[in-house]
Amino acid sequence: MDKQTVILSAAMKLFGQKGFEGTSVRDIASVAEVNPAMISYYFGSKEKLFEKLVEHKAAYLKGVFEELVNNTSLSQMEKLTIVIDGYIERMFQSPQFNHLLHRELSLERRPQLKNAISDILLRNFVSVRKIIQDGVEKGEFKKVDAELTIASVLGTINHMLSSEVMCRKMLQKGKDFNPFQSKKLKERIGEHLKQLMCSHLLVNNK
Amino acid sequence: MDKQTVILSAAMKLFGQKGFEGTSVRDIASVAEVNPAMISYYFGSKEKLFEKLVEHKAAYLKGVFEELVNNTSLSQMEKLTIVIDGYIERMFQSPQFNHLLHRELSLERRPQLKNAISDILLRNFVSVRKIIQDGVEKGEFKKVDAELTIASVLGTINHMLSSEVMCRKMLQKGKDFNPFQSKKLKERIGEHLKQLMCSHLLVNNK
DNA sequence: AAAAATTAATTAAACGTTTGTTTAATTCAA
DNA sequence: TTGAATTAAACAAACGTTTAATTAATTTTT
Repeated sequence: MDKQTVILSAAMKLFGQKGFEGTSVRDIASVAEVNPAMISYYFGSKEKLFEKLVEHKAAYLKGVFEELVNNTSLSQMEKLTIVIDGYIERMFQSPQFNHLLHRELSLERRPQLKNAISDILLRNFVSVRKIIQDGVEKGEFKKVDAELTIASVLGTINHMLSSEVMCRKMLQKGKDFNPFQSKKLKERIGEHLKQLMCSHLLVNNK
Repeated sequence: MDKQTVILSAAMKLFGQKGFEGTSVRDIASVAEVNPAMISYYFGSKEKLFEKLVEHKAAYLKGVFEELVNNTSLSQMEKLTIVIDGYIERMFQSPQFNHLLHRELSLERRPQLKNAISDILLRNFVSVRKIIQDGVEKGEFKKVDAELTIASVLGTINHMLSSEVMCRKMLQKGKDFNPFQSKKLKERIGEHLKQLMCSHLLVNNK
């Protein structure tokens, strides 16, 4: 792994844990085991490192649902199920990145970066909305509020996993329970969301 | 308004906008129009001011649903509707405080404060869970995952309102659209959540 | 009620750290 | 031998906090 990637990884970890302003360049350099000056040398500044980080990581989640929309061999609910599992999988794989994105969005700072982040998130959003809208048009889904339906799916996952402490307390778990390593929780969230979406969306649902 | 309250208000505004580490003591003092030294004088430190702020503001949302749980003249769905409207109302009234709480929870800093915050949030959580569980026992509700159902309600609201920029983009609104002053959006979220909960929870729902 | 004494509030300035970044020297690789 | 990589040191600026002096308010004493 080359030095720039090591720095990006360290920054990812620390920004996720302590936030951007809560993390010092020296912190990052220490975790990455490089000289603090290397961050300016490679990225120009701490803020540009942040931008590079978002850009770099965002590649993984860019347009992953795009092809799914035009798939004709799956029902709309089957597509939505894939979307749900996809979001859950991503959240469990790198929760820190999700925390970072949403935290940055909720701050009134770095509007340019906020814009970039929301554009990235929006791309998947548009795909999923198309899936729901198609379902409604085909008569497979009820006439629902597509935008808010997506907010419910994503919101549930984020709300459940935005804080380990809170998650443990909500689920009445002990200190040894680690949400992000719990396969059970992962399945539980998926199960809930699929049930929720079935009763919310399907027309022939009793 | 006495000086301490002015400082608390300024801190509330700035912590909400820029985060705790992103706000300097001098920023707060400037907005509150007091000498920076007054913050140490009154609160001891910036961090203790933060704790005081949470404690102070939390009083407003402590146990507001407690009496609702034991109300016998309302159906469980009627209670839940009140809960939903209550959460929405609170979120529209002081979104900054909600942002602040959830941002702090998602950070790995100040574990003591995180604990205090989650305890505050948990109190309402327990009330609402009781409402759902009672509904299930009475046969009014389906056998659902109570904890995750609450996460869906709160998560939807938070996800929709955690960022003005993102909200605008999701709803395809122009720059003049202010989510937090939009009565229409408020009603739309309420409408969506009630429909969502009806189809998710009610047994006799076709 | 006036004066004196005491406490509280407020200030500008300075404190020592830590911040992000730059410099200039040095090592490494091509 | 040239250019990139790496370093320790230093930079000015900003940070949270403290100090010491002054003003304002309150209480006590006359």
